[in-house]
Amino acid sequence: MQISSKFTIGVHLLAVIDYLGEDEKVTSSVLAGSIGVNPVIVRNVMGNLKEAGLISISQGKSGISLTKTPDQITFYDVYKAVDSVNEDGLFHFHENPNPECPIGRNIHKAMDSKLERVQMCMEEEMRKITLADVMSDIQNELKKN
Amino acid sequence: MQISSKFTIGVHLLAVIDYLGEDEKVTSSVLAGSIGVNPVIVRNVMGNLKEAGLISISQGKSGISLTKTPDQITFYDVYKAVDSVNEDGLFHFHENPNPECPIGRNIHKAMDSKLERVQMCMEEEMRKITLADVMSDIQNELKKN
DNA sequence: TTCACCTGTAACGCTGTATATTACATGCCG
DNA sequence: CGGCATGTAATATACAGCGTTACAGGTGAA
Repeated sequence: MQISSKFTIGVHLLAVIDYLGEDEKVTSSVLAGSIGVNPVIVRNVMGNLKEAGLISISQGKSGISLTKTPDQITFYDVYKAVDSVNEDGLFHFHENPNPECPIGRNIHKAMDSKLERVQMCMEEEMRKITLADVMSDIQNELKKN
Repeated sequence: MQISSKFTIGVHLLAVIDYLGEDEKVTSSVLAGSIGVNPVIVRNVMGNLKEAGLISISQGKSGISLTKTPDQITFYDVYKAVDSVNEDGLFHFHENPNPECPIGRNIHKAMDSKLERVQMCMEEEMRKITLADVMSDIQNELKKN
């Protein structure tokens, strides 16, 4: 099991916009070229990010731009925007525990809050990481060469 | 995206063993009956848990039993035993970022450690939850009725 | 020792999801 | 108004999850 690459595509996309958003016109084709996926995939992710209010899309000279500063955009924002996890939660519960068994009747109730806790812990950590952190690491790498 | 139900099946399975392991002979069919899945699925998960040293399997009167006390078995143990996540990590990274783009060339390096941190945070939380916690919640529910 | 039963595992099918791709309608900007 | 970019539907492919059947192998009990 893995979280869909739409998430990392989303972050990559935002990073490119931040990097050359002011200088060059950014389009789905440009982004697709940097990310290495089909432009349609990019347009879908773009749509998700627009809905979430992270970017604004115009067809004019400005192209696509961020609506917030990089330090205001967290991994969690992107993760939620692209629907990384099912609304049923991170964990897929087996669906037919036997109600006639004392365990089967109660296992769901006994585990649900615990699984939720695990998921929330993950999501909290994602709230702490921003696009600015990523940009800063990239800039450091670029300086090296 | 969701973590395979093998995980919750594994926990359910351990709970049943703990609950009636001493009184009744526990077999894959009995477990499958309580969990509500095919016995072959149960035998596969049983195999994973045996490899991980969480249960011992005998075909005699004793059937299947825990090798540790419930408070020594954590969600993380089960999660690892059933291979809940890919060895490549929780997040699926897009595989062909363009090396000729400054962002594409460095995005992987810039994100990897951050994604790892998120995954570790989740796993740490799972280490804190034990089978004993689940059993205790189930016992409380049973007392209510 | 034998036999019944259980585990271990391979093989196959079905379904759902992720990603790629083509195609085209729509809409905005110059 | 015309060109280009976005939005979106339809389809194809690959793969993972889960179910199911079948059977080989082993262990324990009589």
